[in-house]
Amino acid sequence: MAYRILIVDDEPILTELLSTHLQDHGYAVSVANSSDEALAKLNTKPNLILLDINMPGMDGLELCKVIRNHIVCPILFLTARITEQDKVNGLRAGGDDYITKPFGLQELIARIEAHLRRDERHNRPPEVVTSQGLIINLSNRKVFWNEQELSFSKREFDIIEFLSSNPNQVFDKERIYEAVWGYDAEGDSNVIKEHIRKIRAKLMQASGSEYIETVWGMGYRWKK
Amino acid sequence: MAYRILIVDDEPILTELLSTHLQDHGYAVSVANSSDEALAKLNTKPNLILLDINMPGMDGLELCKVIRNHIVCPILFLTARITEQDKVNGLRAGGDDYITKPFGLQELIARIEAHLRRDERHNRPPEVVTSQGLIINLSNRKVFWNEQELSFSKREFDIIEFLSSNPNQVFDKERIYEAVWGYDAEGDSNVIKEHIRKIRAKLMQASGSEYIETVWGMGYRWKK
DNA sequence: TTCGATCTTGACGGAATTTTGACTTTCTCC
DNA sequence: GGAGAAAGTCAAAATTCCGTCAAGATCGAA
Repeated sequence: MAYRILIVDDEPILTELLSTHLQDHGYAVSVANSSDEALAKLNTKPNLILLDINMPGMDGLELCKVIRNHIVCPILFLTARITEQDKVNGLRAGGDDYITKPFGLQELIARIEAHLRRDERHNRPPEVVTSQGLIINLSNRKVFWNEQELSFSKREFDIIEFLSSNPNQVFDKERIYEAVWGYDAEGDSNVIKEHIRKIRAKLMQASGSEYIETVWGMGYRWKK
Repeated sequence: MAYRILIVDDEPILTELLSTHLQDHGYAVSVANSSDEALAKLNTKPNLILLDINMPGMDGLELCKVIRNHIVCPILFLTARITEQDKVNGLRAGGDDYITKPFGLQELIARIEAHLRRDERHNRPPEVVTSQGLIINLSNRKVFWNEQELSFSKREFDIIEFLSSNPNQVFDKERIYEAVWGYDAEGDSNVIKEHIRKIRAKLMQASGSEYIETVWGMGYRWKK
């Protein structure tokens, strides 16, 4: 499943550029052009946040402290400032790294990857999801119904992973698309319908029960 | 077997001195006079790294972060800087200790020994991996199927070592490339396919069974 | 330097997966 | 009950990924 990155910067040109570039590298990107917007988008549960320090209203440092109260993930500051004092302030506020503008996109990707990996090591998400006799092992990507192993393709498993890790929550197709593919669906999102169908068929065949529920007009929900 | 220590410093006089001194104390020493050289020498799997912070190009802190993505071993910074901020940076980069220049050679040896001891206790990797009749000896890099010794090239063994040390986990080609070659693959990572093919052929010929499983779209997994 | 082994590259075919588009069914709201 | 939107189904096309081979590059020992 693609990592989700939240970009917070009041400079639309920059966010647009970054967004495109990160998407090209397979990340799912959300953009917030203000602190308020950023807070609103925290519910997308980003795996990493890129945060501009200089913003009108609540600035990046302030925002960083607030974010730290809500979720745990690496926060990288984007900044033109480079003084020692700024770094200290940033670290105090709870930031994990500094990237000074202008920066190379290569470097940015490298840092992001390093942090995501480190985060992965320290902050391991639950490895196994169980659900009425079904065992979904996220680390080796295997699914069992009792003794029997069920086989899913990459996309199928990605969808299962996403939904089953957030049980009882409804996600619309766009959100699923974003989480699994790493970017927004363009036109018709029939793809998801099709994958859901395959998943359901396999699960039904093995277990005889429905795990994915359709919430009409809203999306899908993993029943637990 | 002697402990291997990697010294990274752009000051030849210093590295020469240290090298001699450490060798006198029974250590196997490699020297790198630049960050690039250091990365190249990671495959010697040092048991401990002495790292200068001030270097041209990628500095010690940066290098430390990179190293941390590849191997686990104590990293001691050699530095003239002593500010609090530097310590924070160093520790955050993944360093284990600081030694400020100028330092006494006695003190250096003492610290090295302390860290090696600690490392030994906590973090001793298994020397031998066994897997359905197959014996993989990581310390002398030999592989046996029952009585018969199988021969693998360096790259081949490196891949076997990495995968078999993390059984049942799926690694994509990039991750394998990074673990074995020590840096990112640039373009096509066909190399891995080819090596995997060779490995499989040898293992299959000797044992008649598959050890490396392909997870379509995801990578490879060592079956255990 | 030469030779052999190892490592790397590029191309290709086939297999598995993913996506598409047309169509049917189901649901909601009037 | 009917229109329209949303979801489900199916088969076929498009794409991606893997395994394989052959040949060129590189490395290391003699």
